[in-house]
Amino acid sequence: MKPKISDVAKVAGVSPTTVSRVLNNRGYIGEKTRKKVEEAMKQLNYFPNDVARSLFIKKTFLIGVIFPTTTNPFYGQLIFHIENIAASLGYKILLCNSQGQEDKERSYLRMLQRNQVDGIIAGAHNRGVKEYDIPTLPVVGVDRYLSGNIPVVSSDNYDGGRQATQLLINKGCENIIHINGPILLETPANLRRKAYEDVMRDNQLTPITYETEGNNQAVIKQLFDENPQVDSIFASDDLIASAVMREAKIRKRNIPSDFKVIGYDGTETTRLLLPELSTIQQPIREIAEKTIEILIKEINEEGDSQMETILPVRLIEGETT
Amino acid sequence: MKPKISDVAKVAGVSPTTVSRVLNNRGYIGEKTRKKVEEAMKQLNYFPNDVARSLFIKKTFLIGVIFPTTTNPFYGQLIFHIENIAASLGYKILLCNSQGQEDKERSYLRMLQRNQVDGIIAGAHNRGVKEYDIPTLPVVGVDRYLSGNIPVVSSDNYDGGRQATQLLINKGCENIIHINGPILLETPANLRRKAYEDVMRDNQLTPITYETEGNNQAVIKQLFDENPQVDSIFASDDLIASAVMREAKIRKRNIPSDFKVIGYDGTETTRLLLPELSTIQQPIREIAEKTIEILIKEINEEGDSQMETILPVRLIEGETT
DNA sequence: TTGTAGGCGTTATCAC
DNA sequence: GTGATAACGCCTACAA
Repeated sequence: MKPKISDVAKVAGVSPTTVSRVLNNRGYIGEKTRKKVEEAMKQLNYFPNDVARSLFIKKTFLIGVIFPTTTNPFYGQLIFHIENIAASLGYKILLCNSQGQEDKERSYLRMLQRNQVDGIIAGAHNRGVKEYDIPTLPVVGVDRYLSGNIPVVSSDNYDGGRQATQLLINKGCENIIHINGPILLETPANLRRKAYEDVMRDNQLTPITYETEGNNQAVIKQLFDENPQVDSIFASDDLIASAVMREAKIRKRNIPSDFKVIGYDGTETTRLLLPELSTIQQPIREIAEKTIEILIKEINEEGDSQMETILPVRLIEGETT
Repeated sequence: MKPKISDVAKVAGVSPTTVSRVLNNRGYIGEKTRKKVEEAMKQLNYFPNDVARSLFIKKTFLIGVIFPTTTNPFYGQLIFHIENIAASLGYKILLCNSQGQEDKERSYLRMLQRNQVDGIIAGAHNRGVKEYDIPTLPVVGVDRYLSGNIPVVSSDNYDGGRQATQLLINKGCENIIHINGPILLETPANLRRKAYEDVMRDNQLTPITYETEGNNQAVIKQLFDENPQVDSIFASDDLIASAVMREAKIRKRNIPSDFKVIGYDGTETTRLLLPELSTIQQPIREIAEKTIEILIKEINEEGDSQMETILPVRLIEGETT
């Protein structure tokens, strides 16, 4: 069986208390005793039991992280940074892939509470999960409004939408169509669309928005069929932009001379696989940093964190505009 | 404060034991009592404390998962499936991004032991981490040999390498170069290279292999400079293949007529962003399933799981060959 | 059918 | 400096 503190104590010829003291560097310990204890620990290959410790100190150093799926490069990269930064601060990540399903999200939420996580970072796409209002548990949202009193961190979606649309207009486009995922009023990402519509109207152009669940090639085909005059597309993420490019090629539209595309996210993976794509790059690392900073402040009850944090985006001009 | 079993008991007017019985559906409980208890739980918004429970039953239903980074689409997708399947079996995932650094991997290993995980799934790229030999802790490796008595799950890397090389030969290529990440003898992925070399020799062709750390455009440039006669490349992953394609375009090599490329992995993301790329697709979902199946067998001490599991790969012919 | 007592491994408190 | 004791929240004998 796994050795426990009392086993170490026995071997070292001291009391459990003393072993605990050595472990946590607390109180006064004689140098010889410390040596003895440390040797006993090594000899038994002792590891402290954090479950027992957590039970006592009522803190787990666990953070629950709920996103749709690590398969998506944006979330994959975001979660990487979250885990990485959390680890450097002594926190560990309990990973939850909600797949955008409300019921899963709810059951993850229960699971996380049962596991006594110190806090939760949530960036799933569901609306209406009221369970986030957990009085005793700090929660921070990423790119998503969860509830009135939960802080949200996001990048500047409005400015991103504005820059993307403006770029296409500057390049002479007039029939710009926006295509995005399901429109959720609760998400700041919806601001991309609002910015697009505002900029279009400001330029006496008619905004047209298509919605697609995930990567729906059919919607894109339909878009082209219904709008033969379309000369450019602002896609709400790079995956959709890629699908648009594919369809454009099928229709023998020459990019960028004849047809332009700009995406959104600018993840590492997209930059590697599709470097020619123009895109609005989100500051993923900074989002992760800020999110954790706020969460840990809440955990430590250093309150007063701002309710909404907006980080700047960056336009990357590739060869598709 | 969070309510505990005794709080529920007080409200329901019963003893803590009875509440525990209702919670776990164990032993005989009167219907009225059960109702009372359930109502008390609802009223107090009670959640069982899994930390305390884990301490008692000596089981956490936690699985530690160590991979280089969720940013990489292959690992992102693999981890998604692992988490997903684990969740359906009542297990939770503690996520660790080792970034291919031995020291991080070692410290994650310590962390996981302290947290009393029931098992570990590891697929990082390090060699020489002897700490995996933990007598009391089940470990399963993915695409990687960890130690003599740790089961490994991987796809058929030899066959994948064979198919890729053979395809290029069938298409008339003669100057095929293989390019991959750092060559680690311990990893089954190295078999891709061996297969490439075997097939080349079987066809009286000279194998040439280049190594690159991550996505090193410089190595690829060098490869082209040193081998102007190269007519095709078998890349050990799709990211590298993409970089090769980029360089080929810069050098005005026409794909596929003048120059061919085949990659490896065939993740969802790659298929979306670079659908034209020919590749060897790994059965990621199946790898996850098999890995968890074996791990849970080990956890339940139903021993006798096979030490090496090899899953079939699938050739996807795109437009780059 | 329900209740009491003890322990899971750790740490804080208070003696010595 | 070091040790005994109680408690964290839960679960399983055993008793009633």
